[in-house]
Amino acid sequence: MSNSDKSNLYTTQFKALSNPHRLTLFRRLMSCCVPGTVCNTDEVTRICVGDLGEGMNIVASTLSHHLKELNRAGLIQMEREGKTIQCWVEPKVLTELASFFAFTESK
Amino acid sequence: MSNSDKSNLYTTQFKALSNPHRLTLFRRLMSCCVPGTVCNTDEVTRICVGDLGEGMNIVASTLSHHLKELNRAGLIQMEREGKTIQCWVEPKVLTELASFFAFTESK
DNA sequence: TCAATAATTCGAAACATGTCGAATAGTGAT
DNA sequence: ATCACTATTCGACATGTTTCGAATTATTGA
Repeated sequence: MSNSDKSNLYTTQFKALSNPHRLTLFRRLMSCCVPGTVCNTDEVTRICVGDLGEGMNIVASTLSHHLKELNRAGLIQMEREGKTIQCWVEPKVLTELASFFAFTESK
Repeated sequence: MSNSDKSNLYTTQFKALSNPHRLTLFRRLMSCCVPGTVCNTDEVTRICVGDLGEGMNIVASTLSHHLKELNRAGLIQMEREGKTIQCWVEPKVLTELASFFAFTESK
């Protein structure tokens, strides 16, 4: 992956997290992590679309749109499971984003 | 700081980093870090506004607007030094953003 | 096959953002 | 005081984003 591709990915990911509703959704899915540790690969939280939007004041189509954005940005995964669609965060996504702020990379 | 204030700060900061020009500016200022380590507090890179925009295809007023956004988001500091205005990144900003992705926080 | 549930797609309206050029303001030197 | 240099503010325009409701698709069970 070229440097400009990496930059594009970061801007896309940060844009996805720049909306309050999307940040809320992402944080709900991030809760697979034990405080003070890196995410446990073996126990990733999976939540279906409907449950994810629970208590958020948005209609289904808006929720769907936001999850699609998070997915397009590579921040969350989505997979149909019977009648529902399950969502989760791959731990690698978190470690890579953390490393963006921790290390110098070429400009 | 309340949880919703923290969320607002994060969305503001991610929004600031979601623009390609602003991400480029931020990364130029991030280069105070030694690869594989946390930023060195004693040697923060300071670059003036004009030099920061060097080689980016934007006019001065646009550059100024973007730096103001980064500053409003708390991502960069700005200080007049004679005829120029110097910009830099406080290392604490980087460690706090890295920790967002490394740890679980309350939803 | 039909109905119920879960979720997506589409189009439209309101709102926010990125960009520029022109005008303005601060600083230091002549 | 005036000039050159550095940077910001302002207004305008084009482009993107957020949101909703209505229509559509996918899946399962009766």
